[in-house]
Amino acid sequence: MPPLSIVSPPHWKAFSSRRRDPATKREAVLQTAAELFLEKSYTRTSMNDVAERLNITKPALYHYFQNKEEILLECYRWGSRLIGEILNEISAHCGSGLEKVEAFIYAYANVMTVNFGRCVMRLDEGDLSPTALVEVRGYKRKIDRRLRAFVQEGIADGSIGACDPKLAAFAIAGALNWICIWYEPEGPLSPEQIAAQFAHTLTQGLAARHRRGALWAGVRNNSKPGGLS
Amino acid sequence: MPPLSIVSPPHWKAFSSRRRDPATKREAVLQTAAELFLEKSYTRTSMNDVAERLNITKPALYHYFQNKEEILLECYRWGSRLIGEILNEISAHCGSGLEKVEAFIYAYANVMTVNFGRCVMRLDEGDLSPTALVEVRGYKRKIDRRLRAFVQEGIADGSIGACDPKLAAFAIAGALNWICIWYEPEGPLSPEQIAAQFAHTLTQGLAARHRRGALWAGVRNNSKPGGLS
DNA sequence: CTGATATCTTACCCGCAAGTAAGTTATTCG
DNA sequence: CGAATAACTTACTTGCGGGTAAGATATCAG
Repeated sequence: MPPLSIVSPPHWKAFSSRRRDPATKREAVLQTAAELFLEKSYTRTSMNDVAERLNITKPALYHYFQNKEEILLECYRWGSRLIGEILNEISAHCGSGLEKVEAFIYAYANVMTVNFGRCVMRLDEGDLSPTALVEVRGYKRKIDRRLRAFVQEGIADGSIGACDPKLAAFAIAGALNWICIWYEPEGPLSPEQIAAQFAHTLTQGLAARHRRGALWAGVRNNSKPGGLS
Repeated sequence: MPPLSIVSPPHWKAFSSRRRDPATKREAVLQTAAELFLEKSYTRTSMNDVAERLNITKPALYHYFQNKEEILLECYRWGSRLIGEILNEISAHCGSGLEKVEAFIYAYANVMTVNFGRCVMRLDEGDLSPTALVEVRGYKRKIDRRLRAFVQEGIADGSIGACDPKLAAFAIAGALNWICIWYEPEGPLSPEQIAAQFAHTLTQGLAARHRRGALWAGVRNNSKPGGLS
């Protein structure tokens, strides 16, 4: 069940009538704002820009949000919730640490191609006020910690080779977060393609697997690569 | 021989005398600007901020640069040159495709911890004028293409497993570029630590592996971490 | 139908930062 | 030394964008 908003009608229609429906209008503002923030960045997006795309005037926006930053913060919250849900599902349904990491890569790569997901990692933290920054940093740290925990789990159960979990998590997160920089919805690469190869490359590495006999075979672990793809 | 600027005296001393020395003064401006751009972002850095840190006044800056954007563009140029040199060395001195990729990861991770290197990937392209954007995009595309060529080379010579070189390059570049987001010069992780594990994780993958022959035994020795830090 | 209220607009204020004009001070070279 | 000019400052203009005041208009409950 995808959240309703993703299937919802074009947001600018929300303001075609003056009917009293604050909830959907507020969300319409949020959606258009997120779009613009991703197109032009938060700073270069003026409140006028947002209003214009919704066919209303700037002051009208202040009926739904106290100020510009509240819109930004709400984008972060929405996106963080998305990512959090992904992590929950994986924690519940997956097996070995490596499988969890792989499932995470796959799911996360997909979120990075969706509005609010992209916001979390693409928008500039520096635009936040100190208190809001603390909140957002909290969300991000939580995500990082949970990913890191998957890696540690994998090291413990033998599915992942010895390494510094912190750095491993950074490498994975980096490759994934960068998606939201270069990804274009109309481009040649589908989210699924990206997700699939990333899941494979990051877990298995670039190096060709050689048919050479395994010195340590059976000694150390018996994990099966290729849990999902 | 590392570039002089990196070892040069604190840039604010350049303006302590009014002696006529445009070259070093111009570079001092560039260095401080780069620092500030990385600390606060380009947009949030005012010309006054730059001037203040150099103990001069804003209009003085306009003796060395036509406008704010020219400073930004120069940062991009400087950083791109650094990265280009790395790529040249690797092209010249390394063996298999995989070795080149690994050497690249190692060297590039180091550049991402250095002022001008960070600028190239951390600063926001959106702050550039259309013509400048074209130029910078050119630099970036060139870097991407050369990395991609290494990967293709590796696939051809059998050192890298079958995959889409474009996506592989994106994954590597993402992990590396993200460094300049989270890296803190005073933090617990040294550039070398980061570089070393990234080179290993990205080429060999996370998954625990049965030990093979010494494919990568000598690689770290002939990649050259010198000349950067 | 009618007042009460939510919704939205027009017109404005204010502060900030890029950039400039014009004058002042130091350096350098003949 | 003493012009010529580079280097720098003070004081200003300009435009833009966030936010608000106050009024106009539509919606809804009774």
